[in-house]
Amino acid sequence: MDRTVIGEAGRISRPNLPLLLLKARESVIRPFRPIFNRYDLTEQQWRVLRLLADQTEVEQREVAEACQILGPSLAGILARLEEAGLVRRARAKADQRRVFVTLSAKGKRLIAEMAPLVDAEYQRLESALGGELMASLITVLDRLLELPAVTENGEAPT
Amino acid sequence: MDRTVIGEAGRISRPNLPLLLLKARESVIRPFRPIFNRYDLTEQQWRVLRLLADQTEVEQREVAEACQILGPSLAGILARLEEAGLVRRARAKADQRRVFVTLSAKGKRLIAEMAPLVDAEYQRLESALGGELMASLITVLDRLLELPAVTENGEAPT
DNA sequence: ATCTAATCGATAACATGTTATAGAATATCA
DNA sequence: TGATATTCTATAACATGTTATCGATTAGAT
Repeated sequence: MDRTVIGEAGRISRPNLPLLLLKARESVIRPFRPIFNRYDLTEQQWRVLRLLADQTEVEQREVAEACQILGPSLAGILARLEEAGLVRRARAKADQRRVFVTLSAKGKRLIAEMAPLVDAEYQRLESALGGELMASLITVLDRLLELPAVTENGEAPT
Repeated sequence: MDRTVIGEAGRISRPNLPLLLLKARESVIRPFRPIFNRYDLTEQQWRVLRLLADQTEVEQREVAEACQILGPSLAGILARLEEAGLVRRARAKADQRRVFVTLSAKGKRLIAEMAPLVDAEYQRLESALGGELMASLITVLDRLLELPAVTENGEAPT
């Protein structure tokens, strides 16, 4: 089954799944950006704060995993969030390598203020997509992520 | 219809479409990264080169649009690709604002060398997903991108 | 022809992504 | 126990993402 397709200008254009996913994500996230900007947060900072609002006492590595942010990026993000007084970091007593991250009172207030706006925008997104398309998206993406061949880290160890 | 779900540790976790798309894209692109690294290219640089291989004589703004790269990023990317001798830039005679971007001979050779590896990896991806899931993904993502409410730029003019 | 608005690319400033590496702490095992 | 490997965070170096702004150029309207 050849999915190759002739594009607008007669060029060959194979379906480009990574690019398609990039465009889809950009479309979905775009309307949220003004909200983040209004509160001087980046998209990534919001992702971290939102996680902490739901979980309380998360290890830094869990934050990285859950928010899909690499270690070196997260180090800076948390430093800035702490500098802004929104977050606190503390080394675990049991294992001095690990760091626990917590939302500060100020952070909680900020989340409480922003959450309704973000949730409302999400509602708008859901009604724009319709329940059926939304469900299809989630189902298909979950199926993709469940594939062992896709989940594997890829590079064989030396 | 409430899609709220209780996660592993009993926490509330709404479906987070942007995060889901991010994870999906990361999973899909991960196995390609070693190829890019082997040839000292970034993912974005490859995206640009591949576009130029198919099109010849593309305006810079079209590159930005097609590759989903913002102007300021693209300025640097093209400068580095030109510095590496892979690409050429030339102002359009008719409209001195516009810049045409072209693949150099060296760039064409590089693409010719890399394309088989990248294509093979894409084949592996397709067989890992299976034709059905691949088709569903493309269909659903295309439907998302066709929605006017999602395509609109969002912010109303002042 | 002129004035104004829109377009295109570049730059600045800062945040984040990516890879490699270092440092400290802990786990593993001989 | 002691040597070794592994884990977790931080830093460095560079590329890219994001927003704001500038400069040059062209398009549109008068």
